[in-house]
Amino acid sequence: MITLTLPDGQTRQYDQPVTGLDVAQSIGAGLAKAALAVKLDGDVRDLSRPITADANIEIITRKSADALELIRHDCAHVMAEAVQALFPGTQVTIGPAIENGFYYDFYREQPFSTADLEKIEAMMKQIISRNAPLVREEWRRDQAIQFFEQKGEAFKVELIRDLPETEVISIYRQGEWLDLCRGPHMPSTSHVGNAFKLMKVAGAYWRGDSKRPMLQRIYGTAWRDEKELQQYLTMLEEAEKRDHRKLGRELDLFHFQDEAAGSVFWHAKGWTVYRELENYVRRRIADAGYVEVHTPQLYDSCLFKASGHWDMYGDNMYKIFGPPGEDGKEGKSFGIKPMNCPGHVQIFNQGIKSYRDLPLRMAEFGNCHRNEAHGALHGLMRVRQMVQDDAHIFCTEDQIQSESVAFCGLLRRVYADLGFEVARVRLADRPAVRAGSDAVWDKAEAALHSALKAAGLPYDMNPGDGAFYGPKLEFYLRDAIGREWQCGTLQVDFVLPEKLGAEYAGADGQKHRPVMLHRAILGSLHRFIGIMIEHYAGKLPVWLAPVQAVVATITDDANDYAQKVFDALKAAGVRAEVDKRPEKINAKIRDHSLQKVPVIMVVGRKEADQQQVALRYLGGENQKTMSLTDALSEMAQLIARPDEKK
RNA sequence: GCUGCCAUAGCUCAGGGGUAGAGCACGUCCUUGGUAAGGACGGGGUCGGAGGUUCAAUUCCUCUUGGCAGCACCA
Repeated sequence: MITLTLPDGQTRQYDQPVTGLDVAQSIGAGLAKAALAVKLDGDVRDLSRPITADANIEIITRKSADALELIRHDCAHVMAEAVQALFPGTQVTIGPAIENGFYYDFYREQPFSTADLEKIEAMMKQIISRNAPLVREEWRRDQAIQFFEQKGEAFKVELIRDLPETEVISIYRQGEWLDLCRGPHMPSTSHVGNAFKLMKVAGAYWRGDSKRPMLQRIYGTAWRDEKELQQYLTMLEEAEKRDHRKLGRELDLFHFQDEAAGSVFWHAKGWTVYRELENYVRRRIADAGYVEVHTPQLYDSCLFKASGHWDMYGDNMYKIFGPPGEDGKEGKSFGIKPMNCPGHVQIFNQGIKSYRDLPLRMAEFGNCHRNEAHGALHGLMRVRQMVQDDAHIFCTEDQIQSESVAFCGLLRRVYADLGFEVARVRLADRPAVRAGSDAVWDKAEAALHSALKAAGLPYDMNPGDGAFYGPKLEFYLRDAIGREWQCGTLQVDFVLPEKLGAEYAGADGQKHRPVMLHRAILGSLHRFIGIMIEHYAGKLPVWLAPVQAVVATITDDANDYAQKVFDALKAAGVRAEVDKRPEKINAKIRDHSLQKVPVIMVVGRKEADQQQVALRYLGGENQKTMSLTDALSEMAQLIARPDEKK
C-alpha cells in the first residue's frame, strides 16, 4: 500500500506502484492533461516514473513554479536536436536550464553565426510541433559508452566515464534523437511551447576549465507563454537603456579611451558624484569609529613578497623594474599596490600596540591598480584602476563577533541611505586548502554565524568558498530591475598579520597576533557608481546629482533676476546652473530633463516682477510657483545628504 | 587570456575597390517664445593603427590596438 499526500493534506492510497500520471488521472482528467511532472518529497521527477514508496506529492503543471526549469531544460534538448540535424558532426556536451533560460554547449570546428540561430530556431519549432514523447531509458554504462563512442560524441563519453559507478545512466529519447541526461523532463516536446528565443552564441570552456577546449555555447531564453517572454525582452531593453556606459557619456560623467584602457576619465560631473559618494562614506565611517589613513602607491617588491601577493597575484600586478646596478646586479623591483592591506599593517606596526588600542579600524580610499584581463573589463564595473571603501579592523579573536555585528549595522545603514536593501547574505566557510588551525576557523566561523544572527540578517551558506586566510561574508544588494550585485564583504584574516609581523601586547603582557577584518561596504567606488547609475537610470538622488537645479529663463527680460536666483542657490550650497540661452522654454526643459537635472526653476517676467520661481521636478507634469525664499528652503531640504537628514 | 562579432563626423548609424553620407549635436544669424525639440545657413572625417594585394584600399587579406557578448579570472 502506497500513501501519497497531496499539497492540501489530502491523502491517496494505491495498492501497487503508480506513476505520477496515474495519480494525476485519479484526481482528474484535466489535471492529467496539464501535468508536466511530479514533485515527490521535493524532488521533481518524470510523470512516467513509478512511485514505489509513501511520499508527499505535488503535480507540476505549467502554472507551477517548477515548470519553468522543465520548459527550459527540455528546450535545451530540443535545441541540441535541431543543431545536430542542421549541422551534422557537431558534438553535444551539456545543456542546463539557467536563470531566465538555458544554454547548450556544442563542439564544432566552424563557429555558429547569428544567422544560424534563426535556422536553429525554425528547426526547433518543427521538432516541438512533431510532439515526440520524451522517453526515459536506463542504460548500462558500457552500452552507453559504446553508443556515444560510435556516434563520435567524445565529450559525452567523458561525462559517462566520470559518473560515479553507483549512478544510474539515464537516456532521454525524443523521437529519433536522444541525449544522456539525468532528467527530469516533461512528457513530450510540444510542452516546450513557443515562448522561446535564441539569444546569442559565445565561447565557453569545456567543464569551465580554461586549459580545455573552447566550446560554442548557444544561449536561449524560454518562458511559459508569449507574455512572459515579452516581459523578459522588455526588461532586457530596459537594462540596455540604463547601461551606465551609455548614460555616463550622455550625462557627461566620464569616458574611456584606448590609451588608458580600463581606467576612467572622470569628467567634472562624474567626479562630483564620486566625491559626494566618497565623502558620504567618509562621514559614515568616521561616525562608526574608523580612522582614515593614506598609504603609498608604490612599494619595493619585498613587501608584496612578504605578504604573499607577489607570488599569488604577481601576474595581475603592475610591476616596475629599476635599472641594473653598476656591478651588474639586478635592479630593484617595485609593485604598484593592488590593495591597501599590506600598507595598513605597516601603519599598525609603527610603535607598540596594546590590546587597549584594539579594535583599530583603519580606512583608506586608496587608489589600487590591478592588471585585469582584457576580456574582464566592463565600463566602471570592472576597471584596472579603482578605489574601494576599504578598511581593515585590527582586533582580537574575541572581538570578531562584535565588530562583525557593528559592520552589518553600518552596511545596512549605508545601503538604505543609498536606496538599496540587502538582498542576500552568504557566509563562505573554510576551503579545503587553508591556513590556520581548525580551532581558529571554528571560532571565526562561529563568530560570523552569531554576528549575522545578532544583526538579524537572514543568510545562506557558500560552503568551502572562504578565502584561504579566513571565512568571509558576502553582501548582495538588489537593484531596481531585480538584478543582484555583490558589493559588501567582510573577510576574517588570520594570515596577513602573521606574514607581516603585526602584534600587540595583551593584558597578560605577552605578544599576540591581531586578527584583521578586511571589509568594504560599497566595494569599488567605481563599480558602485556604475550600479547606482543603472539602478536610478541616471536620475540620481538630488544630493548626488551633479547639477541639482537649473534656473531657466523664458525671455531675456528675466536674465538679471535669473542670475540673482542662481547666485542665491550657489550661496545656499546648491549645485546650480543658469540657462539664459535664447531658446524656447520647451527646449530648455527638454535639454535639462534629458540631462536628468532634478529641479528646474523657470523664471519669466512674471516671476521676476514678484520675486518668485516656478519650480518643476524632473519628469513632473506641473510646476509650483513660490517665492524665492520658499524655493531656497525647499532646495535645502532636497539637497540634504542622507546622513544629514533629521 | 580564450571564442565569436565589431571599429566610418562629438553621438547614433548608412554606404561601399575609383579618396564619403544622414539625423542629432556644434557654430553664425533670425526668432523673446510660459513647461520635453522655433527657423535659416554653415563648419566638421588620414573611414582605429601598421603592413600586404591592386593601376587604385576606407572597402579585400594579415598583424595590431580598442570595444561588445560570453567563458576563465576577480587578493
